[in-house]
Amino acid sequence: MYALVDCNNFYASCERVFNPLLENKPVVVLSNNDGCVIARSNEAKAMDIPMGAPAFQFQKLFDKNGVHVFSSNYALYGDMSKRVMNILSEFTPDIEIYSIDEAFLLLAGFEEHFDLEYYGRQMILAVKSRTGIPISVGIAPTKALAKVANKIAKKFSARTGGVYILDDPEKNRKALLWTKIGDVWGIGRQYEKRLLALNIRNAQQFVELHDEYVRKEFSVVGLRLKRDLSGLTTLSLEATPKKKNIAVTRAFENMYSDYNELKERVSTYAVKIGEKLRRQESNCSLLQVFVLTNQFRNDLKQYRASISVYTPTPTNSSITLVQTALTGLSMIYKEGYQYKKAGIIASKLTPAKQKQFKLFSEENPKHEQLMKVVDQLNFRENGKVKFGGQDLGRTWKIKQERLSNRFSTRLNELIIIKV
DNA sequence: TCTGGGGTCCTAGGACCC
DNA sequence: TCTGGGGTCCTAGGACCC
Repeated sequence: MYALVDCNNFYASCERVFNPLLENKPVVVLSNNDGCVIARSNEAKAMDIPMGAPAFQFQKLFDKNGVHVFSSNYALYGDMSKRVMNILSEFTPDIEIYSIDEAFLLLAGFEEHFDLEYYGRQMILAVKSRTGIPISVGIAPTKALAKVANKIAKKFSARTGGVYILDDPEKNRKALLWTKIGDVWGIGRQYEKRLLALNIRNAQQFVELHDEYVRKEFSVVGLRLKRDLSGLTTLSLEATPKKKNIAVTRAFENMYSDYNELKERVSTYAVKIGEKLRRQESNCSLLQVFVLTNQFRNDLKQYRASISVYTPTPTNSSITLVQTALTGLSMIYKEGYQYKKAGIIASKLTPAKQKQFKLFSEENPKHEQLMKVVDQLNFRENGKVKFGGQDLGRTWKIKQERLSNRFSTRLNELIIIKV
């Protein structure tokens, strides 16, 4: 059996842990630059605030209904996630961390020795009492069915208490009949549209389609999903491997046409790429650099361009990465446009330890030492060390007007309780 | 005025090899 | 007039996820 454990309204719940006055109140968390709604508490969902809602369009509704609004605080969410996953790891040796707020737990043979429903409740209790985060648990013979079970556990939490098990064919059939086709894991907008056109409205109807047909129309991905959903174990637990691509892409707070402004930002993104690469002990060989104008401004000239540039040698040195990224930028930058966004994607990642020697070019070995020191200093001093290409004086900042403290990772930002 | 960010996998088609 | 067969590797684009 598999369990899918999912944190309820994760980002909103993280904010609540450190501000209990928010219990039973509507809470939303915004994306970078305080742009869109990316997390909502149940109360906020009940107010029909959709996922992805632009904050400026909903400002009035927030004010009128006393919605508590937060900028996203990834330092906090990332750390809380780690804590939750550590606790879940105590319940099985086989765990796949599927996303920041979700994990699959393989409970192979556990049903012979445990009452799985009781086991699920123990998970809820442990996570809640040790982190304050509420979770839901779906248990079933396959991953796709565990997803369905989880949805039921959450949707009917008053009745299920947050745990739901699918373990017999008739029960599974009912659950699949209840699951709308667009809500199935792996069925997105496009597939939903195509299936609805065929009058396939729920997961049970999807499962009854012929294998060959599903394979032809939705590729092997769709077929695997269909089999898993019908109860045949097809998708198995995957180790959480290192990332194969690493990206830093951000919209600017304003539009810029000046090359130097772009240069400064692209440098900063390249430095961030370097930090991420070093954290997972990888080098990269290829950088993709892109720039974009504001797609929402129909009145302005539009331009988008992207280019791939190889690094001289596999590297995670911020110095080399900045140089490479700027080479790319210089090739795609065009004067006369109002740029709103830029980004860098690093790919062709290799383990930092297996460095391939080059015949003619070799990176200065001092880079490695230097980066180590820079990383240590930045961790201790909170990002004080910058590179020449980055803006040293006038620090530009993404809009984060409603940022909470990094309660769980910074001593000077601890929660303070007044007696 | 304002509209996110970061990932994975699969497929088709082109370039290349012998 | 006629012009093979069988591969691999890479990339872009499109689907999906949270």
